[in-house]
Amino acid sequence: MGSYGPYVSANAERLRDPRQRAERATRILDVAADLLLRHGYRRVTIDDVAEGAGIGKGTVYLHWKTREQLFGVVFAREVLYAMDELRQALRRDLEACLLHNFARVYFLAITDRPLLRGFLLADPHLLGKLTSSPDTARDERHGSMARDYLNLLAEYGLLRDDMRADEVGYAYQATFEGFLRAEGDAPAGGTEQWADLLARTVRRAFESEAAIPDARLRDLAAATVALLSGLIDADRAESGIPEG
Amino acid sequence: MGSYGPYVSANAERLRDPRQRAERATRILDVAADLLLRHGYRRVTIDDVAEGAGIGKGTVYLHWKTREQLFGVVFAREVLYAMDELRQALRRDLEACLLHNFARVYFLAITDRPLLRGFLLADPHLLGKLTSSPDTARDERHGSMARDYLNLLAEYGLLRDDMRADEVGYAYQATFEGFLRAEGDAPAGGTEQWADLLARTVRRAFESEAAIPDARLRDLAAATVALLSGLIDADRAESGIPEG
DNA sequence: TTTATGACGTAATTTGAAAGTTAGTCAATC
DNA sequence: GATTGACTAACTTTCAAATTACGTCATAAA
Repeated sequence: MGSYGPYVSANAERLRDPRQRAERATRILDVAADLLLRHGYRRVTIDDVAEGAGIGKGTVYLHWKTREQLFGVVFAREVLYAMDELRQALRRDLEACLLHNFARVYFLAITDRPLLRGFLLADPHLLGKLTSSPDTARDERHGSMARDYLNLLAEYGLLRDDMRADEVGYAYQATFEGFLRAEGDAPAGGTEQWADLLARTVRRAFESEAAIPDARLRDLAAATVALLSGLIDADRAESGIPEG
Repeated sequence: MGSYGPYVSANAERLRDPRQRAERATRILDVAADLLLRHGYRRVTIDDVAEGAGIGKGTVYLHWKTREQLFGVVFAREVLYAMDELRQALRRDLEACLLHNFARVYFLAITDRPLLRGFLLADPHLLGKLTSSPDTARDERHGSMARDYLNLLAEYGLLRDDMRADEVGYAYQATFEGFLRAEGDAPAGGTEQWADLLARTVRRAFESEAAIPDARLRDLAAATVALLSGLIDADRAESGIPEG
């Protein structure tokens, strides 16, 4: 079924202190992420995670139904971190909502996170079976958000007008993933420069040259943040992750 | 060591009819390609290939030193086919030497060849260990040809002037491979349309809007064909493949 | 009474040895 | 001189025993 919902037992519902519970969940996820990164999907056992978190194994199962779901949430949280970073950038700098800046920031947010990079590049060492069990509901949401965002850009006249918004979407994604894959064995010059090259490519390939007035930009940035926040909240709710 | 040179035994040198020899090599490669496509790298044995070609197993080893080299040449030949198709297009249509048309034609030449697609996407089912044993000499040649071609485009004023030629090269390659990867689970509409989207993306992202006079275009096309022919000949020589 | 645990049953994985294949060779054949 | 296929060593597959790890749940702790 592919949904990484939090396992809330009949008992857990009546937990006295939800805050402690959330803290423990976070600790478990932290340990799992660390072990996952250091040893890879196959070599990390639930016993390892429990020991690392200083709790009994049964306690882990009070939070998630299966090992796979636990690890699924680890990755879901990485995605949330990246999206949160993106949102912060959008709040800091209005121009971050322009597609090429969006691409640059998101690209760096991903490459800065080894687990996430492995996840998106479908590294079987880090991913295990998660590769083959995508979360359809989440994918749907993310696709929908991407469409909404691009339509927004189109409405603001910021996309080239000889390509439909959905075409830009597909082409943008292919380009983005191409750069992501190439980053590993990239040319000299750091990731920063590679992200910059991506940004310049995206700008020329998909954006119009129209200038946008400050007021409109502010509206657009706000709308983009709203869109992103909706997605973040939905993902958080689905995976039961409390904090960023 | 990664060079798929033809194995020419002391005996083979003195073969009476080199033409028959070449024909047999081609037949072996044809059979190998067919089996490779139908059964995958792991399931194809040299005995299968020999039987399919109607010869003894030892005869296969008169042509190539190892199984891996034989299969390496199968893929090398696929690349040659694609490059030859590209060259034909360049001869047919002068404008094919513009980067975006170049991309479109080459893209389709690749996606039309399942073995080649599998090769470039590093499909382990079709590739086996070949994935990890790249032919350094050939890679070098291809990289060099790519640089030469882009420098040529730059000299003719056909590349955007706010990106260095080598940057265009890296970005172009990342984009191209991104589209190639995405083609598998692409949106509705055939491969043709996907190639067209790639072409439009490449055009906007990397090309200048300068028009080029017919005479100059002819020169450029000729130079491009020359470049490509040099590469084709070098590859042919290295892998000992006789015909297209 | 609610929460946490780790021993336990079962299912999956690993191991290792034996059986089966196959790559590459070369003495025999054409 | 050119070709072959029986041959050997190396690799792969098989299969059962041994080990490991998941997920449960009776029990302990709070």
